[in-house]
Amino acid sequence: MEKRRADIIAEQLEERIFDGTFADGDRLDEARLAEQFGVSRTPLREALQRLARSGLVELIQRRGAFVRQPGPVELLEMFEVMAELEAVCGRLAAKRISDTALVHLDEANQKCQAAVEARDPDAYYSENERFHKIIYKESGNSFLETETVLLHRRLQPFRRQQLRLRGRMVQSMSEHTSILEALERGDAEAAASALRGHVAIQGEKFHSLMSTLKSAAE
Amino acid sequence: MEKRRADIIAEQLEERIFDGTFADGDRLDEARLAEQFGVSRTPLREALQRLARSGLVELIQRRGAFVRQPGPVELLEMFEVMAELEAVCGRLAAKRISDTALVHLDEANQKCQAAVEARDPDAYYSENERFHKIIYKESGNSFLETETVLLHRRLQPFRRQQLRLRGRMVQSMSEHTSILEALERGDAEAAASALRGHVAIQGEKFHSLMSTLKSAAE
DNA sequence: GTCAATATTTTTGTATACAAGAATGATGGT
DNA sequence: ACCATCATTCTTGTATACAAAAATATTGAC
Repeated sequence: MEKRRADIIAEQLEERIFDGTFADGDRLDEARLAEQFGVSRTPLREALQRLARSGLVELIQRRGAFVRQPGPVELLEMFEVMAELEAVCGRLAAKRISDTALVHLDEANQKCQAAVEARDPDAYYSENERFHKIIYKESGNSFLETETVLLHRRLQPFRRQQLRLRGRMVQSMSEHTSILEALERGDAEAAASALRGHVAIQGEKFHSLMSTLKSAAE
Repeated sequence: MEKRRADIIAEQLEERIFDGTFADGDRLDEARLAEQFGVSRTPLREALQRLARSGLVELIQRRGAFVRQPGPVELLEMFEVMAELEAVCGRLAAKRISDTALVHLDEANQKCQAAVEARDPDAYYSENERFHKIIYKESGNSFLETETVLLHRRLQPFRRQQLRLRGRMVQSMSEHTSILEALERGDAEAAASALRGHVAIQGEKFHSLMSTLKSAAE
C-alpha cells in the first residue's frame, strides 16, 4: 500500500508548521518547497489543498498558500466547541454505552491514576486520550465520533503542554472519575456537564498560559 | 474576482451528485469528465479532492473517485449531530445574543408566519434559514458558526423536501416561537432543548420519509 | 472448457511545459 | 523628488506528456 507523495508531504508540512519552522503568515512557495522535497509542484499543490482543509493553511486565489495559525481568540472558540462536542458525546454515551466499554473506560482511568502517581505526563496523555476516545465511540454516532476526533487532533499541539502545569494532572483525574461515575449511573446530563467542564477548563488554562507568555515577553 | 475552474467544476459535480445524475458508488472517470467540462485533468482532479473533503466523494488510491452518498444510518447520525450543534448555538446565544439580533430574529419569524399563511414552502425555507443562521452567529463563536453552517449545507438537500409534509410548516413555526421566547428570556437550557427538538424532528421525519419510500418501492 | 500466467490496455499519479495574473522594478513626466 | 504608467519578472493555474500501477484481454496448458 504505497502512500501518495502528496500525503507524505502534507504530513511533513504539518509537522513543520506545528514545530514552528513555518510561522503564522508565512507564504509557502510551491517551487521552493517542491525542490526541497524533491518532487514536482503537482503533488505539492495537492498537499497544500489538504492542509487548507484542516485549516492550517489559507489558499488565496492567484496569490498562494499562507500559514494560518489560529490566534488566541479562535483557539478559545475551538476549545469551547470541543467542550460542547465532548459533552454531546457524553450525553449520548450515557444512554448507549456498553458494559464492556465501561470496563475499558475504568481500565484507562486506572492507568491514568498510575501515571499521575508516577508523575509521567506522557503516559497520562496517551491514556487520557484512550479514555476520551472510548467515550466518543460509545456515543453510538460514528459521524459525531469522527468529527470529534478531528477537532481533538487539531487542538492536540495546544493541549499537550498543559499537563505540565502544577496540579493539572491530579485535577484532571478527579474530573475523569466523576465522568466515569455519571456514565455508570447512565446520568446523561451529569456526564455532559462533567465532560464540558473537563474540556472547558483546558481552554481556560490555555488562555492563562497565553497571557503569562504574553506578559513575560514584554 | 475570477473564480478558479476547479471551484466551478466542484460545484457542478456537487449538483450532479445531488440531482442524481451520478448515483452512489459510481466511479467518476477523470478523462471523461475533463473532456465533458472542456478542461484538462488537472483542475478536475482538484475538484474531486474538494468533493472528497466535503464527504461526497471517496478517493481510493490508484483506483479513482467514487460517489459516496450517505446511507440512511449516516444521515440519521448527521441529523443528530446537527440537532446537537444547533442546541449548543442556542445555549450560547441565550447568554450572548444582542438586542438588535433579537429584533432580526423576530422579523425573520414573522416572515416565516407569513409564508405559512401563504402556503409558500420556498419562502418559508429561505426565511427559516435566515432565522437559524442568526442564532449560529449570535452564539458568539465564529468557529462554531462556520462548522454549523457547513453541516447545515451538507444536509440541505435532504431537509428541503420535508416542508412539503402535511402540517410540518405549522409545527415548525410553533417551535420557532418557543425558541425565540427562550432566547428572549435568556434561558440557555430551554433554548438548547427547543432547538435540539426542532432539528431532531427533521431527522425523524426524514427517517419515516425514507421508510415509506422503501416500502413503496417493494 | 477452465484456470493460470502473461501481454495489452486503461487509468491514476507525477513531471514538465505553457498561459495568465500579480508583484516588482524601470522609465518618463511633472 | 514624487507619482503614474508601462515593461519585466515571478508565481500561480492549466494543459500536456510520461511513468507506474491496476484492470482487462489474450494465450496456452491441462
